[in-house]
Amino acid sequence: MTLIASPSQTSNHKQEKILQGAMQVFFRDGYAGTSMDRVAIEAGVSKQTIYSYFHDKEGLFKALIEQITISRFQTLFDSEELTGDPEGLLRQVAEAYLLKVSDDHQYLSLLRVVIAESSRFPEMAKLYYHTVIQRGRQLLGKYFDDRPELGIQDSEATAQIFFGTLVSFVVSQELMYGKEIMPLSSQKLVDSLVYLILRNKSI
Amino acid sequence: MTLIASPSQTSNHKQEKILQGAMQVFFRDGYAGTSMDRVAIEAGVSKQTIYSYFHDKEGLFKALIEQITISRFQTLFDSEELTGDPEGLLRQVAEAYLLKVSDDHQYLSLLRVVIAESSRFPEMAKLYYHTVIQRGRQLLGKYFDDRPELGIQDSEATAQIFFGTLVSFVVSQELMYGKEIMPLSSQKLVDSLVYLILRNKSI
DNA sequence: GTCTATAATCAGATAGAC
DNA sequence: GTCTATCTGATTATAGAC
Repeated sequence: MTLIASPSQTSNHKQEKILQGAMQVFFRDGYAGTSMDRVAIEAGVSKQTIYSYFHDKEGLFKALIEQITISRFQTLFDSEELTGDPEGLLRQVAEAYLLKVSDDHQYLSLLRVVIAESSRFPEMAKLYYHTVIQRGRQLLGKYFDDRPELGIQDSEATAQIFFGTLVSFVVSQELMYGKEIMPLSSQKLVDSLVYLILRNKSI
Repeated sequence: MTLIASPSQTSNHKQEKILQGAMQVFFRDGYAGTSMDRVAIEAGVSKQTIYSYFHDKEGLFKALIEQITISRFQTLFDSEELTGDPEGLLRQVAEAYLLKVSDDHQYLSLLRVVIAESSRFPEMAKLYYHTVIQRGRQLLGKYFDDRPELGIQDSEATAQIFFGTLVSFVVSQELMYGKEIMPLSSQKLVDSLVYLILRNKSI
């Protein structure tokens, strides 16, 4: 039932304009707060054109979120396996995530909207969970499994702690304005996180 | 400008009915998805009565979120100081949080709505951050500071990791239906979390 | 104070011209 | 295919009766 926008096929110009405009409005105003009139204006097309490409508001929203979730994250973790020395790898992943994400309004908005609409659109939250959270956790878990010398008690749980720490930090600092109230150094967070996970071996 | 509902004063019956009804609807449908008609029906009063107590929809919403945030969390951490042996304390806090919260629809909805509306209502997100996140972190940070023998590198960062792990676990398992897709044992999470933080000393 | 009834506006979705 | 114009119902907020 989800009108997914023909993944990596002939890219329709009008359809892309619509999705681009829809993203602006949905990410700013949320699902219920978005009017199709505004999407039409933002996309630079008429409202009827939107309805000819997407069945209704729900269809447009689902197609948008699906497309962004999949296109942004399927390649992020997919085929590549994590390699390298533990300290360097964990630092690099954590720092790259925090650096990229803190100024990435699209990522932050997607995360906010998926959580916001998780009750009305459960499939959307499940897709995000499957595509992003579960995949990241499994990948890092596998890395831990391959290195028993690290003394990791439970690889999946530890991977969940690792990514959960990063995501919750971004949510509290960026989405909830902790940065303005009482900034917490992301460098200190990464230091402590890597320290906790690796202090058996590398320190 | 926030119409806070007279904290611990003469409790107005109609006002409480309105807030109770408003909570049902706002927590289910979000801010924009909520109609004042539905609030009136759910609260069992007329719409005009709502407008006589609260200036408008925004005022009602802000008053509601403020009241719940403050009344639920001000005493949770406030005066009491954390005490006891490290392993027992960390286990107890983590298990109590996960056990209580996983079935606590009011808590889950508040968290979801505060994140969802963080852009439209920044003051609300800041209040939540200040009242819940920052306070919890400081309290646990102080506990760590008082026990240098634990070998904690950075007490505040480690406290952030501790609570961030718990909150992100609940968000991913409950709000994003990870529980249905691939459940992750909360016991294993707590074991690994406590193990990571304390393996210098207690193991 | 509280209700019923209503005003004014805006929403999602469609019809029909070109 | 795409646009303009429009229909129908819902929404916020208010007026006025009791």
